[in-house]
Amino acid sequence: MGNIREIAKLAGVSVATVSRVLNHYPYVKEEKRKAVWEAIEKLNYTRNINAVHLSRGKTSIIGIIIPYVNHPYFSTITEGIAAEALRNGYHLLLFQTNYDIKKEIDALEMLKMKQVDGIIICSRTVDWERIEAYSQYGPIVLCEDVKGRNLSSVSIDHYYAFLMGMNYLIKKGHRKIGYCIGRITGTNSKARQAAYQEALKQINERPRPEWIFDQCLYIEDGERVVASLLRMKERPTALLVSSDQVAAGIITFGKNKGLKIPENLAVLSFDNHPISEALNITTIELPLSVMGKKAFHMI
Amino acid sequence: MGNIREIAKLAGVSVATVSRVLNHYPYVKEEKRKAVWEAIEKLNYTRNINAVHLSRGKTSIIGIIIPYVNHPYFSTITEGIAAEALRNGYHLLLFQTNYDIKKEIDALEMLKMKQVDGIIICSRTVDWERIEAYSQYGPIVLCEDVKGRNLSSVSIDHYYAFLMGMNYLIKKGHRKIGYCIGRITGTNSKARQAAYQEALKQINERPRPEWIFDQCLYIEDGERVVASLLRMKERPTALLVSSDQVAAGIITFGKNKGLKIPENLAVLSFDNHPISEALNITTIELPLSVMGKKAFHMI
DNA sequence: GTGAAAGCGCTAACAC
DNA sequence: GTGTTAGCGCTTTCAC
Repeated sequence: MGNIREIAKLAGVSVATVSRVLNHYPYVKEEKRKAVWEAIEKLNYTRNINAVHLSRGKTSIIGIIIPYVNHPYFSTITEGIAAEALRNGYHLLLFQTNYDIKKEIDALEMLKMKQVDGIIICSRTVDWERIEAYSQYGPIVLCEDVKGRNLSSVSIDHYYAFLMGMNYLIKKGHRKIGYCIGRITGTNSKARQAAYQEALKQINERPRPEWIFDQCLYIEDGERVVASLLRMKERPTALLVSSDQVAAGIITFGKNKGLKIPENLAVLSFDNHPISEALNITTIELPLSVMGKKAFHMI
Repeated sequence: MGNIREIAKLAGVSVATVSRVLNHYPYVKEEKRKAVWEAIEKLNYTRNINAVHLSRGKTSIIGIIIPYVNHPYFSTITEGIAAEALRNGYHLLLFQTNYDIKKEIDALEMLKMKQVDGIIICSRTVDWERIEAYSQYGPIVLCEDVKGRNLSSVSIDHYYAFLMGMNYLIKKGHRKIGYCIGRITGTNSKARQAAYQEALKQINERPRPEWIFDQCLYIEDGERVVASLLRMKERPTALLVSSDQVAAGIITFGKNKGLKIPENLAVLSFDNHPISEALNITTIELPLSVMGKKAFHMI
């Protein structure tokens, strides 16, 4: 392997010239350039990228903070970021946090340590103040509405999407409506809650806390929701579900338990992942992959 | 921020001592250690990790080569790797390749450049020889059977799993059996094909190339399969499907088109992802997350 | 226990 | 166009 100095010696030039060749600097005499490439071939040389990073003070790596790689919502965003990053010569360092605040901070530390040039936060537990504190070390982009905070973000208008969903159900004649989300905290969830309340207010219904289900992420969570519903004396006639996966679970387990869908329970969900198509779930599409793309470009 | 020298000056010690404190080297006098930590706090200092990487000659990052982040099969493996990596103080650099051989080689180059300490290849297009050539630069682990090659690997016995599936269907009385896989090439697929042929041989049936569907990755591919089936004069009575997603698609689109399942077409699939539970698909579980974990430890 | 100093391998300002 | 050289910020002998 060797280093740049050996290449220089073998090619009969200076290390600076080797560096120039390596970085496609235009003004190098053709014969020297050739000599350098030959030496590189001969010694099977490759730059030590850590030295490059140190010297340049940047890495062309961006970090991505994500709670679960394995959930379609997040893997779709990741997909978008990954594709775009690669097209632009960037690499992706993956921080899977499980919403563990310590892991989130670890990731943020990587920005300070210059391990990454920037960070995209797909979803988080850590508070905004903390993030703002880290943004002095490099660009940070959130995938949520930051409400005029001094932070970059790209976001889907979950308030609007949820309101749309509510209105759709209301127009279908529903008045007793509940919903399912991943976490009760989180900006996106608060937007959804606000939309829920707003829509109910307009039809003079009061929100029903017992019809709000959180921790709904995967298909299996649908089972829990169905079980809860069956135990209630008064049930919602419709459910707005923030993930296709969960909707699929509710529909399937519901049917198993004798719930007629949509007669007993209408289900409207989000994301438009393939699973909804398979199950003929009515769903509202969210442009997640595009969001990932945009997030990358903001950085 | 500053650097180690400033810390040394402020704490009244040498840079070596600062380094010792930073690396939790035991033999440093308590008072100096304290002075160093105070200086660190005061200057809000963090190590420049690139300098550490360069100096140490390693990065504690491992690369993961994966065709699509967004497919459950791969995101489950990634999940396993990510969880285990984090627990061991490693980070993950994600290379999403779309099976583009150039991107795979780029990723392998990162090993040579010392960007990563090792690489896990979840699925690949590039040939074994190439990979062997790169393994001089660091550990590489494949997630497939490497057939006695001089390469590390952790793999699921897809031959066995497929054979099990075939026998299950045969026991149910099926003789006209087809299958669906992601790619026709690839070691895992070849193992499946071998199992398919073997099982048919035992019941004196010949393989039917027209009943083999490749490029089956997502739910929507199920639609294509169903369409093909409907065009055939002679159809299989059962299908072994290498992904729950695709099975879900086949079942749903099949039902839409009036196919009775399982009466007209039995479907058996793999992976045991939640979607199969939702759709009551019979499925054979594959320990993907565990495989990811093991892959990490081999490195 | 601690410090001086020699790297790690590259980039880039500067001089020619 | 090209070479010299001073960093980049840290780790790690080696000597005391």
